[in-house]
Amino acid sequence: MRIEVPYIYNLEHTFRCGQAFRWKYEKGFWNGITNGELIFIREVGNSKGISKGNSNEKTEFEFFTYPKKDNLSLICSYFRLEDNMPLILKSITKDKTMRNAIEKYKGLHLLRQEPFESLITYLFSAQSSIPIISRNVEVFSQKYGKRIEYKTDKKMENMGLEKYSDPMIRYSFPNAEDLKCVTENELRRLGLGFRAKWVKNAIDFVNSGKLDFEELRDMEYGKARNKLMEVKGVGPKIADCVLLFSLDKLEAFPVDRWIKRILEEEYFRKRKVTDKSEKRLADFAREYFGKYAGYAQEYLFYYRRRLEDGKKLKVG
DNA sequence: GACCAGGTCATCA
DNA sequence: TGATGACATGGT
Repeated sequence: MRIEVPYIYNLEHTFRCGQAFRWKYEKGFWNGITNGELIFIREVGNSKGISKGNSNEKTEFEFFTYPKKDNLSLICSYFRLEDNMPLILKSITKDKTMRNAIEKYKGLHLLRQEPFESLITYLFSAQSSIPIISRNVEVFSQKYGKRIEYKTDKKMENMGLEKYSDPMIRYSFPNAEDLKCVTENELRRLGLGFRAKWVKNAIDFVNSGKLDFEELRDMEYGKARNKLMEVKGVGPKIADCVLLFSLDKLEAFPVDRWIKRILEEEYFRKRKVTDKSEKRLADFAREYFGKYAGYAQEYLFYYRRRLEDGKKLKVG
């Protein structure tokens, strides 16, 4: 099935920028799982799945969902196709740094992920690294999630997806109910380290009904943030990630070590600001970038990370 | 083998 | 309130 959006939407930047950890590019399509559905998607006219300069200010997607066919409402929701990107980008472009980041990674878009998955995934992220987080999320899903097996059918072949020699097997991210019997030691054995107790605690918190994500979605940002921070292991940064990536709080501005770095380099070096605490930085950013600060955060994060990758390549 | 990684918590001034 | 070290593990 096809759908068109009236602006540039770049899947590579969107999946690689660090907000989601489980998308893979294989045989002509990106594939990933959300809400128990396997999604295959690509930009029409971009069969290599990598970004390219595109002067055309619109994007056409071709997608396929399984087991439910042509699940358009899932696609619209997960990919946040209701976001008014021209307006959002205009509103966060306050300076040269943002302009550069947007110019370079145009098409980077926020996703609407599942809240429970975001909560657990970002607990994994504490003092870890993106490759290890990705690995942890995949291993965790394989152990506790539902197996989804997909064999290429005629329709997919007609769409240009190469035939998979074996059925493709992926695993959904487990829900809290699936995890109610998991022990802390079991989680430690997956390599989660000191995060195991937090994850176990978060699972119990959700299962006990103390944390209702749909209530959080309807709450005002600050209240929802405080509520999330009642979970042990969830501090300001992880709370902001969950709010931004899964609960529609686009003003959330997670401050991690990379964001701290770029804010100090580009926004605070020339200004006489002595208080550079994470709280001060987040408060500044929400006020400065406004109600779509979260979009600014993701562009800045990706921009700064890629800058570092570039440095490493030069040195090596 | 030291150092670092999408942080958070407990402790102490 | 604000600074400091501990927390596990894996990659470079």
